[in-house]
Amino acid sequence: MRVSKEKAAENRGALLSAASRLFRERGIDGVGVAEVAKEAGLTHGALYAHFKSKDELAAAAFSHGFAANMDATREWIGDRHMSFEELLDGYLSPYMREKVSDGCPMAASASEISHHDVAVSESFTNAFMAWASMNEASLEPSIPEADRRRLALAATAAEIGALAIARAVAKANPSLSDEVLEVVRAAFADAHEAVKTRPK
Amino acid sequence: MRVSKEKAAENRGALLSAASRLFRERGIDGVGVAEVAKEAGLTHGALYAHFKSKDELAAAAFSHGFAANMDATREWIGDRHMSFEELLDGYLSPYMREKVSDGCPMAASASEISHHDVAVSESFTNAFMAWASMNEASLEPSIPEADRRRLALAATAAEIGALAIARAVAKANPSLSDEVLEVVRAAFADAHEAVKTRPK
DNA sequence: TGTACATCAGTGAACGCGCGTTCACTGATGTAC
DNA sequence: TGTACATCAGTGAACGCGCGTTCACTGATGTAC
Repeated sequence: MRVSKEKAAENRGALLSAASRLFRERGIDGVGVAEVAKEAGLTHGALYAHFKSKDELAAAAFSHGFAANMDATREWIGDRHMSFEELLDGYLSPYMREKVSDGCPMAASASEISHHDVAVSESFTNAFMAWASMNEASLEPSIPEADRRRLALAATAAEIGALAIARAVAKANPSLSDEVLEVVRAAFADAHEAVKTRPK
Repeated sequence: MRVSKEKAAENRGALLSAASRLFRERGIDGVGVAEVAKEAGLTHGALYAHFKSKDELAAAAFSHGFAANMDATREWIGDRHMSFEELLDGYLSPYMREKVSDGCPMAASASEISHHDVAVSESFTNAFMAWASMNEASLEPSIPEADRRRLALAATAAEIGALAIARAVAKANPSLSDEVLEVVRAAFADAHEAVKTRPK
């Protein structure tokens, strides 16, 4: 039966939260629409009143999960100034590696994205650019704009990729997993230092 | 009916080749065992004479695909000395991004690995360490051993992750995809330079 | 070297189940008068 | 403000199909004598 607009919006939110969490934990192809709907307290038919297809749900859930991460990060930062190195430390940490169900959706899904609709790739790309902008803003302002952009893009791609890889090796070799996080962090801290002191 | 040992080994190879290719193209969860067997010219039942489960097949197919990539890389290198920068250029290229079905299995599957058996994580980890060793061997020999190891691990994680991300954004923003490859390449070329010239 | 037979890779039906998507239907909501 | 009715979120059965895995059976292979 029909429900109020408020209730419908709430149900849509519940679908996005459930999908976002489950897709990060087990992958988009690893979770069925029925399980997502059940987790949100609905039947699978209701899902199709909100989303045209599973891929459209996946795209929306990706953006939903990323927005929540972005908000949490901004809240964590608060009014402080956060250096590039502090952001790197926060992201490339065992804590973030363990934080899958509500962690970074980019690290959780990077290599699955290309198997899905372009809408999913668009959600990923928007998230990537937003994260890169945040990294860029944390770099020393004395660095030329073009260098800041390049370093921020490289650091963003490397940190997301390294987190995915740290998870991939974690079961088989936990200490290698720790080491991957640490050396990528160090490499970009060094790169920041090098570009800061580079002769103009 | 029973087949000769040679034929059985050949069939096993065909299963591994088919699985390796299909899993890279569409993900492990995106391909069924029946399709793998059919592609290898067998029925799905035969697959279970060679592998205990789909995850055991996935682990073996990963190693198989990586070994083929490693052989191709060694052949490409030949007798030349290949510098760290040349290896980076070769890996972080649009060509490698497009080369999915017989490309690097680590970049193709990084974020799915943790959803599967520890055997799959072991295959990934072995491949990662082998690739890191190759990168390490390409670094300037004057660099202290500990620094070489750290830089090689960071570069390996970053390049695999960056290739996965370049694929994830390619449909939505091809020029960003190119830029990601280029800036990660440049960041590690710079890092190599910095560590070479670093005061002892 | 020839014969008897155990082995086992491969077949194909069957298992129970889940997949994404559609659709006729329900009934409370929201709107038009 | 009250009434009539169109809207549409949600239900649950059904669609056709694929999933991973098991198993009784086949028959050529490989081995023991």
